[in-house]
Amino acid sequence: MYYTIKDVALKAGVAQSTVSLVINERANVAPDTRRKILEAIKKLNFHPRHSARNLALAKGGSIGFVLTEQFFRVSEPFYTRILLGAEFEAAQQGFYTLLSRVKEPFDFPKDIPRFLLDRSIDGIIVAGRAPKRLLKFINERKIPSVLVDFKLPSVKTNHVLIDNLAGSIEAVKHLISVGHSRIGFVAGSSTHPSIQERYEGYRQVMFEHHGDQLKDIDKLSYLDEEEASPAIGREGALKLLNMENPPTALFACNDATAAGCYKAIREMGLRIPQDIAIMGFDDVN
Amino acid sequence: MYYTIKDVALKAGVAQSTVSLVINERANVAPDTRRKILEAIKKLNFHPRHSARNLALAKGGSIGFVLTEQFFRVSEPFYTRILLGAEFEAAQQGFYTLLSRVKEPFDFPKDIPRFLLDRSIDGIIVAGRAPKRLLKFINERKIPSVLVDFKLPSVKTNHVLIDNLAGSIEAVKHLISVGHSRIGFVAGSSTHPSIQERYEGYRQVMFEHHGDQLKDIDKLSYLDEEEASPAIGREGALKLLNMENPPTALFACNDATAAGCYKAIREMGLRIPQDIAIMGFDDVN
DNA sequence: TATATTTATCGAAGCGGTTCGATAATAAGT
DNA sequence: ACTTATTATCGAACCGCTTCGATAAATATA
Repeated sequence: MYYTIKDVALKAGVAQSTVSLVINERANVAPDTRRKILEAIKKLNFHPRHSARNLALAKGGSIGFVLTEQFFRVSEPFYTRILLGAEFEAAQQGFYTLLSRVKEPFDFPKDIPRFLLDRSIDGIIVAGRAPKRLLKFINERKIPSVLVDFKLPSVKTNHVLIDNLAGSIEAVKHLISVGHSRIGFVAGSSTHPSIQERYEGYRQVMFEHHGDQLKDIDKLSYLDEEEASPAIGREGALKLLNMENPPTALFACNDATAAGCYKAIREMGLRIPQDIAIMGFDDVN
Repeated sequence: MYYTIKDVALKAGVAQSTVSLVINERANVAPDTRRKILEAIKKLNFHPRHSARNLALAKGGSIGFVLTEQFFRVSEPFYTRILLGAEFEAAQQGFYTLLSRVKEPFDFPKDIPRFLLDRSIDGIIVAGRAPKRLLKFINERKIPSVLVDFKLPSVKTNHVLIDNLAGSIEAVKHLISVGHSRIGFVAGSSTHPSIQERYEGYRQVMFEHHGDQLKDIDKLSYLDEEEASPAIGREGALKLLNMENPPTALFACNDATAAGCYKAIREMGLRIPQDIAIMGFDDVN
C-alpha cells in the first residue's frame, strides 16, 4: 500500500501544500508543524512519487548517458567504469541515470535516444564518441551536456578530456629512462583524437631523442583505423616484433591493445620484461 | 520548444482525449481523424512526456537493476554484460533501466534502492546476490522481480540460473577426454551457490574417474571464501602447482579466477597448454 | 492603540497525460 | 419508418505533486 502527500496531510492535520513545504525543506514552517508532518511521513512510510514530482517541476529527474554501440562489444571496461562513476555521482544528487547506446551509422531523427525526446532527462553525458548530428541536436535543444574523452572541433561543447599528450610523453620517457631506445607504438582507433594525441606524445619524445632517425620512428609505429582491441594489438605487435631490428619496448595506445601485444609476445615465446617491455594506457584492470 | 498533447489536439482540430487514443493505438478512431492527428504529431514533433504519462498510468516506466556493490569493483564484466543485455531488452519494450548498487552489509530500511520507494519502476532484476531482507521487501511489496544467477532457498522468487552443474561436468569431462587426470579446482566465492554447484560438478566427474583416490581429489581443490578474482586465482594456482605431484590441468571457478591462474602459471615459467591446461567458466572476454 | 509587516497556513490551479461517462452520428434490426 | 445497437468524439475528472495568491495570526512600528 502506498500513501500520497494527501494521506500525510490528513494524518498530520494540515494542508497538502504545507507537507510539500516540509518535504522540500522550505522556510516558514513552524517547528511544531514540521515535527507533526515528519512524524506522519515516517509513520506512513511516505515517499513522493518520482513522476508526479517531476511533472510538477517540469523536470526529468534523470541524467542521460550516451555510449556508442560498439563500446559495448569491447571487452575493455573503460567506458563502463565511467558510466558507473557517473551513475554513482548522479545517485548522490538524487538523479537516476538513463543509459542509451547510439547506433553507428547514426540514422538521424530515428536513432535519437528516447529520453532526449520524452523529457526524461535534465542533462546528458556523452562518452567516447558520438555522431555530430546528435551533438548538434543536443545543442539546439539547449540540453546541458558534457562530453567525456572526446570532442569535435566543429561543435561547441563542454568536455572533460584525458591529458593524453602528457600521459603519453610520461610513458615514453619512462621507457627511455629504463634504457629503451627502440620503442614501438601500437594503435587501433587511429583516427580517434585521443589516440592521435597519444601518438603525438610518443612522436615528440622520440624525436627529441632520435631526431636524426626520422624514418626509423615511422617504421616503429603500427596504426590501424579499426577499433582498438586485443586483436589489433596482437596484429601490430606481431608486425613490429618480426621486423628486422625489432623494438625492445612496445607502447600500446590503450590497455585493450596492450592485452593483444601481450598475447603476441607470449606467442612468440618472448618474456616480459626480460626480452621486451610493454606499456599500456588507461589503467584498466 | 516542446509541445503537448493539447497543442496537437488544437492543431488537428480534435479533443485531447482523441489524440490520446491515437497515441495509444486504441480502437474506434476514424481513419481520417487518425491521419490528421498523426500529421499534427509529426509536424510538432510531439513526444508524450514520460513522467506525465507514468503519473496518469500509475506506472514507473522503468525497470530496476540491482547489483551488489562489490561487483562494481571486480574487473570481470560478467554482470555488467547482463546489465547491458537487460537494458537492451528493456529499451526495446519502451522501458528505461535504473541501476542501483546495494551495500554490503545492508542497512535495512536505509539502503533500499530509491526507485523501489518512489515508484519509479515496474519490475526489478536482481543480479548475482542480494541481501535476503531486500528480497523479502520486494516480495512484500509484490514488485515483479527476477533474480539472475542466484537464489535463496528461503525466499520465493523467480530466477534464471546458469546450469552450473552441467557446465562444470562438461568442462571436467573435456579435460579428461584430452588426457588429463590430475585436475585442480580453483575457486573464490566458495560459499556462493553457483560456485558450489560448479564444484559439485567437478567432484562428480572426478569421483567417477578416480573414486578410489578420494583424498587426492580434496587436495586438488583450492576453495577460498573471498570474492572470486584474479588475485584469488593466482593464489590458488600457485598453491596447487607447488604441491608434490601437481595437477596437469586447472579448472577455475570462473574467468576472473582463471585469469589469475594464467598469471601464476606464467610466473612459474610454465607453458599453456604444453605444460598445463587451464579451463575457465562464464565465457567472458 | 491603530497600522503596517512579517510569518504560518491554506486552497486552488496547474503540470501533461489517460480514462470514463455522456452525447451525437451511423449502422443495424424488425 | 422507428427503435436499438454501434461507432466516433468530446469534456471533465483524475494521477500526485508544487506553487502562487489569499488569509489569518503574530510582531513590529509609529
